[in-house]
Amino acid sequence: MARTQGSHSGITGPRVRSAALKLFAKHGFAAVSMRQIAREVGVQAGALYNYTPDKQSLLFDLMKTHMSELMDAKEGQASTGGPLERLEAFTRFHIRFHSERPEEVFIAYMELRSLNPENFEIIEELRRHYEDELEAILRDGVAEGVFEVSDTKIATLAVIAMLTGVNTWFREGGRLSLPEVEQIYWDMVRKTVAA
Amino acid sequence: MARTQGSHSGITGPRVRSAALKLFAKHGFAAVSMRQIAREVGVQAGALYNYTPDKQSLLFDLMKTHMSELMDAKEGQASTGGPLERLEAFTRFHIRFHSERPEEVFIAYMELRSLNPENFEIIEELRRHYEDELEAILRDGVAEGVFEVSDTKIATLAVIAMLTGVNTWFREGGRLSLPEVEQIYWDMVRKTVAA
DNA sequence: TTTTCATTTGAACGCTTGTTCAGTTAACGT
DNA sequence: ACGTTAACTGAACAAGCGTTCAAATGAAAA
Repeated sequence: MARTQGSHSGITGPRVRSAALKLFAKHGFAAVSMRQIAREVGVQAGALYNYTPDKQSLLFDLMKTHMSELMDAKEGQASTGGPLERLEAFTRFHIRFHSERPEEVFIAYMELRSLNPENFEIIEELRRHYEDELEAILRDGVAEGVFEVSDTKIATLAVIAMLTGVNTWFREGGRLSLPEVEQIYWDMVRKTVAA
Repeated sequence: MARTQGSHSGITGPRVRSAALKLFAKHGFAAVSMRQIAREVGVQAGALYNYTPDKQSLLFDLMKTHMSELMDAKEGQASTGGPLERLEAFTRFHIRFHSERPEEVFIAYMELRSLNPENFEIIEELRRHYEDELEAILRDGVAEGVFEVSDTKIATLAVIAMLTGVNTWFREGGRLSLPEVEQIYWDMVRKTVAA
């Protein structure tokens, strides 16, 4: 049997990425074989190579897409107002965006070491840009006297670690709704950097 | 060639665990082969099985030992004073203990999914106990009115995520000394839960 | 010196890995 | 109706996997 109905490249391609996303997130990149991905898609392993040059590119593609979407979404929301308003916007955006993509986030944080050096550098720079946006907010706030942090770089990393930690426990339909979580974390972040 | 000098079981055993620790932390459990570990130790793969029944047990042993040391060290330090003093002690202890064992910590957080279900449950319960200690401090503080957090469970996870994040960037001999880092994070934690 | 035995080797087991590719199929343009 | 070709199969490749075990080794006990 070969192609069974219609043109599949527009269908199989996304399904390959979706299967890889799911399996990488669940078991880890190294623990997932191309044959497992193929089985999930309902295809033979060889067919995957119509959609990716190799396994490494499949991982990199997922991470690159995720980071690009993150940056695009971040730019898409206006950064108006003073440091306090911008920090609140950043906090709520981060929680919302990440909670909508638990698998992508998990992979982006866990599988950095599975990237080859060139790919790692590309992803890492995107992440650095994202962190820089938060640090700029904190620096402005410190300059204006509305924030008080002894080290903006560290405060940036601390806040992001705190926010990203939401993904380790938050589940849609759980005890708390997303708006409630946003509010709780915004309260904590505000106090963390408060003057 | 077989045994080259003296009795080795007391030497090779620790070296096996040490090599596994280093390699699992660097490349991930699934990406490391028993032959790689053996090469690092300077021995043939078969010899590893004098020191571990299988690869899974090697991972579990590392994680179990780490968590046990964490709990022992935690119990070893007195928890006297009010909630504020106890929270400071917890914060400084967490940062210090974890920064001294970057590889163990990395594995304990990244390789949970590589554990089989029974082993996972054991490690997860140890972690829950550790988190419970922090939550008890927060609850006491809230009861006494010295802390103000809307949800102690979430505040617990947020603080631990923030503190554990130190390990992603802290390096001995870097820009900041460990006492400086402790102080900066204690300032932030204190404000996060402040009334 | 001889015996004992903890320790390690080195080969083998069956299985899985990522990747390639000639050959097959079926939808599409003509 | 026919030729083209995108899409896929299925087999093959060399390499590596975790694990087992008879045999070899050499330090320690007798």
